[in-house]
Amino acid sequence: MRELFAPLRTETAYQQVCELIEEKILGRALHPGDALPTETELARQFAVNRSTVREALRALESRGLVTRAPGSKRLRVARPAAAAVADGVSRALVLHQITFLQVWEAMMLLEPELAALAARRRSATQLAALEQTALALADEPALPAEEAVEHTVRFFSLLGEACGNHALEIAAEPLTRLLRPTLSRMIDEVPQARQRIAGAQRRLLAALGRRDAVQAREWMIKHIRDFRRGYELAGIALDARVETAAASR
Amino acid sequence: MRELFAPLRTETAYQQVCELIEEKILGRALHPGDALPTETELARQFAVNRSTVREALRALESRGLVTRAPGSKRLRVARPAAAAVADGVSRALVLHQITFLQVWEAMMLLEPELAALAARRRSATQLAALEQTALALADEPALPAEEAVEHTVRFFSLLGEACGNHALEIAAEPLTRLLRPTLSRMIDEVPQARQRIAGAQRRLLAALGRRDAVQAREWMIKHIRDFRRGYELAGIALDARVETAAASR
DNA sequence: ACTTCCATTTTGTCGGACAATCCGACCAAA
DNA sequence: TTTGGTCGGATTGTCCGACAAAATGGAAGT
Repeated sequence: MRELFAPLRTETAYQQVCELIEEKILGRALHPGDALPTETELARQFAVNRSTVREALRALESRGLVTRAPGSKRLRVARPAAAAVADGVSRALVLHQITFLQVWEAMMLLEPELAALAARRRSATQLAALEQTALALADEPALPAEEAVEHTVRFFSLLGEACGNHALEIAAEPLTRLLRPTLSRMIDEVPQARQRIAGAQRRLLAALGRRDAVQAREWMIKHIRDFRRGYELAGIALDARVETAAASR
Repeated sequence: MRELFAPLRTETAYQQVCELIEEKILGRALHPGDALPTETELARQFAVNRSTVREALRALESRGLVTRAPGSKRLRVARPAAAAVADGVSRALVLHQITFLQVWEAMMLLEPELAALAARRRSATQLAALEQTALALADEPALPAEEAVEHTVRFFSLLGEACGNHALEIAAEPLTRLLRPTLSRMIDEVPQARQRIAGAQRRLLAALGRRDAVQAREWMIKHIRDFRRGYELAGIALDARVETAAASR
């Protein structure tokens, strides 16, 4: 069954440069925060043109492996932030024509357990951050839909952080992100949505405060169920493709 | 609480080019499979230099939004393959110093439900593909560890496809990918590992064939538990950081 | 219809160039 | 000692032009 020869892949120079640097980063020869050599220096070391190095750097940048501190020139090694990774995943999901129903199903599976874990493991500061976000939503009943969505999404992100498992956090992040565009519509059309969300968050927080995993799970289930009901009330088709903010711009 | 000024962000030319093209893709103005204009043409339209366009293209390429067909020059619009996305996620997880235990916890949460869904939704061809992969592992008791790992990982990937939910598929894919390096060691050190894996796969397949979601879930739970036991037997520390293949090269 | 061959296009890489701006150091004033 | 100003060098972003290798498209031949 196995062929004599595998298709040989000739790598272009910028791909090699990219991979070599990536290996150094993943192999921890370069630590997050370290400054990369300058482009000219890299060009010298690899014995290629600076343009070639730049192309490699743009690829690495796009993977979140190197970033530049805001208002700085030099590139530094970074560990991809959850947000950056989530961007990539949600782009993919959009192009794969994910429906809201699929996102919902995945959230229904992940978030309750994630909430249960968070109940056990959350730190005091994480709880405080969650409370602050929830308050921002609950205190202002007339918040513009966009901002209400931001707070809702942020609540999920913080919960992800609090669950103490980066793998789960990063798996869950893209899902809430995909809710953003449609959630905004839903909140606009369903008057009671804000209160329902705020209410669920309050109960969830109470459970998290008591480190009550069972109740946290329960309330998250109800919370997620509510989303679906909200969508149905708003007349948003559940099998409609989710979009990104970028695409609707 | 809010500051008067937000940090202003000036976008460089290549970032703008990158974003503009990305928007067209995500907004479905460009469909997967479509050929992108040539670099010179893009440079003309954006009124920038070709080098600038190239940097943008490298970024898009790295995001999996455009790829080049093997042995072809022209870039085509693509939807990021699950594998490409998973690469990004697993890179991130490695740099976030994920432990095997966290990966295991996440898998324990996702995979059983994923198996249950697959039992309900798998197509005949998907089942056949799964069976083929399982056979490849079961038939050759003396397979090199590397290949046994490939088959094991592939089995999970196929199961992801079969679950009928791209969101879950893409969430689960990076996890199994992270098993690869250590799994290889485990299979080498624990003689009965191959049989345990093959056995679990066989039972799982039987359940999938009968569309028995409950049994599928059960066997998957046992399967995942087995992994942990295997690691313990092999003396691999559960809180050791997972690595990538690239990093260990 | 199927190959074969050639001219054209396109990409990958190179060299060099220049303005903008970031960095660090040095110095002056409060 | 801290704050603010100035200055030169280093680095990046962008441009221009060039060329070999490879892919593409089409014409020509069978």
